[in-house]
Amino acid sequence: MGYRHYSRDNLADVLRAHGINPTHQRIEIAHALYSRQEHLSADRVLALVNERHPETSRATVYNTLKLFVEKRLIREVIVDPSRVFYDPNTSAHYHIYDVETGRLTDIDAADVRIEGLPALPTGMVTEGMDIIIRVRRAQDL
Amino acid sequence: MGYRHYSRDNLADVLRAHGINPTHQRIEIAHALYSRQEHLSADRVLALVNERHPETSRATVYNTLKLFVEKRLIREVIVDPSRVFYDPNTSAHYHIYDVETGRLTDIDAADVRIEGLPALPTGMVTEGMDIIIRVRRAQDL
DNA sequence: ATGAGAATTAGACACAGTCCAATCCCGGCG
DNA sequence: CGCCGGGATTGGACTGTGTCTAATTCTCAT
Repeated sequence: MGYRHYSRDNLADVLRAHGINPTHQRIEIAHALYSRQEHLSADRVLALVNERHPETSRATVYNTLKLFVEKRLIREVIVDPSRVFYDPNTSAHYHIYDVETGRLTDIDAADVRIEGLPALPTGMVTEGMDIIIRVRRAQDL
Repeated sequence: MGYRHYSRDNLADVLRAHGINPTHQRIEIAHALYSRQEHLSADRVLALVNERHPETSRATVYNTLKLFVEKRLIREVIVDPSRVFYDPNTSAHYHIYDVETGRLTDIDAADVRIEGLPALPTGMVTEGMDIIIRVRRAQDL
């Protein structure tokens, strides 16, 4: 959390802090997500990681992303039926989704106030809340 | 909107009112969605429609669901990375999603008040807003 | 009846994501 | 220092949703 610059050393510490064994591949995957603060698809992560020397397998990327989500290192963003995005920003926030370009933008949750949500059925707990505002360029019907 | 009971005749009128040519298949698909007021996946719609006599093709089900969404007869609900749900309820509302069972429940939007959302970038218009509350049974874990 | 355009169809295809058995790697221990 | 065991990684086959296409069928106005 306190890191400004995500060197691979720092990232190893971050992984350990989340109870994750920091392997080469995991560090590279974390690096892909944290160094550019973007929303990436699994496919894109795979491509970015493999721009560097070693070939990392698709299975590992998927395994690792799932592990990171489980350990709350990143978040899944489900807005596009064709692929999941992964978001290195784990602080409370929502999203604006451009349905034409596929671009995702963050909305800080601190600014947003929501009232009147019903109580959850008993025995249920909230895992999380997603708000997605779908937008498009005006005027093109 | 004024229909209590969704007979196939009524549905033909509903389709026409939305500028959709009411074919047999389209009426059956509309019936599947409207008769049971549930959130159905395309696959489930296909199965339901084919419980009746004629075999309706997968392509038609997908084409038709897309058409219905375009014509605002139904809504897409994107909560599960593996498949899209279709929702015959087009009035403003949000969703509770049980991540374990996959069950979707409606939240009436009339009761919910949201403040502090940022202005949209200029030239952009809202297509729609989704709110999804992900829940699970307590105490496991 | 007929012909044009719309709707439907089967089946091939695309693609994200999963699964699995074999291999690799690494840290601990003798 | 070398061995061992279990976790991590790998390639490749596989699955399931959804798309595409070319051919056929339907509809309906003339």
